[in-house]
Amino acid sequence: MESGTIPAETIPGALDLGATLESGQSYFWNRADGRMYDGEDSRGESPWYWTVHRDEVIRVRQSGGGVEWESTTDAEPALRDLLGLEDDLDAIIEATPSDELIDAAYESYRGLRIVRDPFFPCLISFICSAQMRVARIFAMQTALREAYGEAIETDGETYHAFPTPAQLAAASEADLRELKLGYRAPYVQRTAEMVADGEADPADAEGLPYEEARKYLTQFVGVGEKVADCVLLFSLGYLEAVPLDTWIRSTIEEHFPECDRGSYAETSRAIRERLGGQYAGYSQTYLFHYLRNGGGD
DNA sequence: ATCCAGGATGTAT
DNA sequence: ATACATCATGGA
Repeated sequence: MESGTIPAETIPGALDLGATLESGQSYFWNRADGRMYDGEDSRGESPWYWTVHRDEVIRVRQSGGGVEWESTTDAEPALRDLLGLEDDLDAIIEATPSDELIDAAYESYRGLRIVRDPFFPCLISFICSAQMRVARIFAMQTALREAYGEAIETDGETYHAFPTPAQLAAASEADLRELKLGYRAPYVQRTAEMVADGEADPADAEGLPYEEARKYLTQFVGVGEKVADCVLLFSLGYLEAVPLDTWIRSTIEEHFPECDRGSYAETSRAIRERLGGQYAGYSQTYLFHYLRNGGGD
């Protein structure tokens, strides 16, 4: 077992691991204590989070402005990518147009970073996200891991990796409905099959211009424009992607009504420009987290 | 009970 | 292209 710390001085800008991992952008990490995020509890011990990445358990927790980690091999390079630690947060905020609401969101949760989750878990989790609350999306991913993912023993504890495309493709729709996925069950099964069979490959999307990449991802079953934007933003590094979910739509209606252009594509372009263009997804994610926790009321 | 949650799909217009 | 009903589940 190796361990180490990624010091704050090597991270451009602040880091808030709790906000990053429990803001509803990632379902790839799990709190070891099983509790849910409470934006208030900055007191006491920082909670540990774990995931299974490339067949290895990685555990992390906040340490000052940095990250303390444990794994079987050096996890720092992977964590720098997965947790968005290379993003120059100060520069991103500096490049964002000033606005009362946006500024309040950035100030409230400074240190929240956009994750780069592995593609397949991210894709499946956001297919599951349709008409679901954050807590239940986490529950669905846990159910999928424990039912179909490889079990890994580390330090006398059992961790389950997220299932591979082939493992999920082998499940039946009925199996997945038993895990309470509801009408998303066939979407998950068919998309897992598409990925397992190589019908569509995320590697083909990665080089594409943003809107073409979004179009590419909608070929997966259960993936519309909104879910595609989530995958582009939270997995593939398209920081300009602005997922138009119910929260941001109501914000557009109340706060940026001139950006409502009717269609998803046109409204997306308008709000993307209003939020600063290339890093618009950062603002969207801060706003989502801020509003969902009662900010702006 | 009714409404809603990080929406997508199939069908009719 | 856009409008609408339908799709499960659980918490408020």
